[in-house]
Amino acid sequence: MIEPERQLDIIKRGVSEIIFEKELLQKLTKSYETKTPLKIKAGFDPTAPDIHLGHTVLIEKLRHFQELGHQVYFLIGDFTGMIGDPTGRSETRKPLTKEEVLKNAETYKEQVFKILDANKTIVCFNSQWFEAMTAMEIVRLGSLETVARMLEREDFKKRFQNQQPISILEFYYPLFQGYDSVHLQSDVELGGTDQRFNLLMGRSMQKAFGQPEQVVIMMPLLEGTDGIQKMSKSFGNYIGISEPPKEIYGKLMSISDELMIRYYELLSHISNEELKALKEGIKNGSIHPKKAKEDLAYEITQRYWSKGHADAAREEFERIFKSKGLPDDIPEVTYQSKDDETWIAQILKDTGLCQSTSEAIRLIKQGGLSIDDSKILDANLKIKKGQYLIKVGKRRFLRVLVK
RNA sequence: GGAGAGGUUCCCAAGCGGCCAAAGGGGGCGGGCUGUAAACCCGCUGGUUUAUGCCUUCGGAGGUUCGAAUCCUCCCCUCUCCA
Repeated sequence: MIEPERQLDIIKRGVSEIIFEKELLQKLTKSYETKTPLKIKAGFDPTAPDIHLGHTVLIEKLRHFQELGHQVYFLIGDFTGMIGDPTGRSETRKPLTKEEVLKNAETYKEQVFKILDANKTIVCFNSQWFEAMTAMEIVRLGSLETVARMLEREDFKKRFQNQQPISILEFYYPLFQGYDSVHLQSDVELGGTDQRFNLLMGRSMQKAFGQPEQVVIMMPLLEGTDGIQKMSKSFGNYIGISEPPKEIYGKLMSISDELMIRYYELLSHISNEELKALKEGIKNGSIHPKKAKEDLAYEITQRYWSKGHADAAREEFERIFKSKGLPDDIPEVTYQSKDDETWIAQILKDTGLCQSTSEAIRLIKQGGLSIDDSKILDANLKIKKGQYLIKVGKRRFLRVLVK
């Protein structure tokens, strides 16, 4: 184990806020002197089985702790997941069934262990202790906080002001999450900045139960590929770590230069010195932003797949977009036509390239369709039987055999 | 339980008897420009083999009317104030 101050330096990299740094240093020091690892808690919501780069910001930080010799508790909030955390946006979430939660949890683990060391991670489920609680114990949790305090939480406050519903059930969510810390006796809890309220609830719960309060470390929320909203499945601006290598690579290449720097800071394994040099280089023009972006896309792709996959992704990307070539695995379908000639819009709809024939018509009129490398502008076009290469927009390719 | 406000197309939000498939914005999609970048510009954004047609849509069910997102009745849901 390395000395506390140096540990702190590593831990501090990229974090948004620590409550409180002083306490953390004390805990690290004590841990160092007594050779007792700290208990690091991070809770995960099992509604989301697909981990995206936004989640990995936090998981990478857990990895840091793990590498420093501390004990990571990967808490799957299966019980709280069945309630449904209100965090998202305004809507009350649909509760999940136990089966769904467990299935999601499995998927979660598989993905997380691409980053964390499975042998050094304790995975736990909070249903384990909540289901053992009596009604009275649960009611008592409710006595530990007030409605006014709950309404301080940004999300609740907003919904309350906007005259949107808040169920009493939702008030219990932070209480439960806070109680998790009591049960685990965690020394540190990690979460996103949006989790501030829940994370702090862990402290007040521990205090109420006569325990030392956990240090709260908040990681920034990674912006999605649009560069504006946080990365999230519901906004469709995410890059999933289980996506095919070409997707990961391609999506990363489509982000803005500004966002690229942010991704470098939060996701790349390059050192702070290298990062600084990179920023300078882009500023003074000695490094082309596109080159930097390629390196980033390559690094991330390689991390979740392999060098070979990353090479292939880069090669194909160059081919399609620079040389206007074709991807090497264009899906093929056979289309069973009823007549000798088939209306093109019908084919686009039936093969799933467009949602409706109306959409297909619009698209053609706007010049978004090409067949066998030539642009089609006639929405009335009928095609005969045979094999065609259809390209819709810039990135949808399909080989169709019309029979 | 009482009084009031409100539920519109993916989201926000106008419309308050025909000119409404429904303004405007966001998002998305297509095109241009480029580094498939961002920003920016242009266009599209209910379905239907292409139609001054037909069908479905404005919380739900009925009703009034030649005609309803718009008026009436009942119901469901949300919020506010009072108890």
